[in-house]
Amino acid sequence: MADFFLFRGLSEENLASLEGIIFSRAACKGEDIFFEGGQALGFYGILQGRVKIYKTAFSGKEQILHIFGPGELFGEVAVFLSGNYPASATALEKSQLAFFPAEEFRDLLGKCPDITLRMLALLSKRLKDFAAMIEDLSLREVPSRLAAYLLLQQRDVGKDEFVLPLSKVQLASYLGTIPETLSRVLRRLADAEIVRVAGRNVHILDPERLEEEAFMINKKSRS
Amino acid sequence: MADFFLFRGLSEENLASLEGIIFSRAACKGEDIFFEGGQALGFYGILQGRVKIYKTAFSGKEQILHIFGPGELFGEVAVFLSGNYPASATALEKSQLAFFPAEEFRDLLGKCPDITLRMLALLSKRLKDFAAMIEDLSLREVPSRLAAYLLLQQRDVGKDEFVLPLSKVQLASYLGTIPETLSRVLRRLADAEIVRVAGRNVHILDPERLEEEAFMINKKSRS
DNA sequence: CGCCCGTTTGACAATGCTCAATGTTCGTGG
DNA sequence: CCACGAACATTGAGCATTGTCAAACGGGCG
Repeated sequence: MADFFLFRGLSEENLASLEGIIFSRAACKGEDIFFEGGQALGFYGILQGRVKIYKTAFSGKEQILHIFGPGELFGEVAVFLSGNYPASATALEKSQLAFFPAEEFRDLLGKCPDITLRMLALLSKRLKDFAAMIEDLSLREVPSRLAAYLLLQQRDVGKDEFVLPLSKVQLASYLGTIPETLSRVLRRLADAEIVRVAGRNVHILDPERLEEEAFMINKKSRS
Repeated sequence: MADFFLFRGLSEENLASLEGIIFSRAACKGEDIFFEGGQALGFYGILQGRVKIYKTAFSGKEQILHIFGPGELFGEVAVFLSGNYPASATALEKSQLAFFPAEEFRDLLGKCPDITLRMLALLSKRLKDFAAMIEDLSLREVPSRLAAYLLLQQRDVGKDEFVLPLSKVQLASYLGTIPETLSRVLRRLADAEIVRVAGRNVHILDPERLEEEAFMINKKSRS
């Protein structure tokens, strides 16, 4: 089994129980895994590939809530709440998933306090991330969000040069905007020689000024 | 002790342990309970009064994440994550709070699988609520959010006439906008004879059209 | 009575979205 | 291997929504 953090260091016996309840499932690129409102009989873990969790407006506009990769879980909320997924999930790439049936998993929780505690920590982290996202959407503007995103990538990768993990359409949706706006903002940053962009390749030329963009310095901060 | 849902039906012994670890604390109207980033040594329950949980921008603009009342808990996230509050909390009224120290509470969890499960459900519900808030902020406009809010109140109260539980400044902050905009939107709804507003008193005259506003019908839904 | 806070209103500015056109990249099938 | 189409990406013009700033009003509390 893949090394889901949630299950690290589990006893042989419990790992065996776990193995006993999961199903493996493949998903092609673009395949829908579940839809918001759909009945939830369990949650998923990612063995390979990447998955986006998102909400859709009537207009068709999407807001991506999460992008998950190997070793991460999604759809867990439905396990502890009466069974409907609160958002939709679609594979971004050819993926291999593990399905954990809710009922069996809940039984297992009773036997493994360890897992339960880690699940609490996981949900707490998700909450913290969501709170940050709400803050971003409500209190910051698109350039600021983009700058923060780029700085985050820079830190994650540890280099000034990196490849965006998302298409610009998807990135726009993740940042709560649309591709046209993203393109323009990126253009402005490039014209200002703060970053260099070529396709998905990004080179951060001036981290200082990028940070100013991220925190909206030189704007209206009446600190 | 107040009837926190989390602790209903607990054994005598466990309730006693619980009583043993909590501290009571008063807070005046407008008093800050904790700030974002502050060290978190535990979480709170509300015995009396109401509390807002919010994020602040550099500009001073606020986004309210939650409004909590008697019987509700807040700050729990900090218990399962390394100890910093992800948002700030301020009393909206004169309040009476119960403080649960994190460490002692975690110990208690080991002895009460019941509480743990309920905590998982609680965090899951918070996540679902946050996901809905992100959806609102990103995919809907202010009139739509306001309409949805009013319809929610209507349903909660069970009447077409009710009193707003928040000042319009706070309501604006909750809806992710500013008082001026809220005032104008409310004016438009009143002029259209969809609602009648007098101070905090709201009378919903035309629920149908209010629902149209909420779901942006007659707008660009290219279904 | 007067001050302060919450609220409303107006004029304005700007952020970001829509629509439309065009160029580019990439994967697939001939 | 190349050609084609679909999705991705960029750019421009225009505009809708909403935030900013300034002012004025009202009610409640000291």
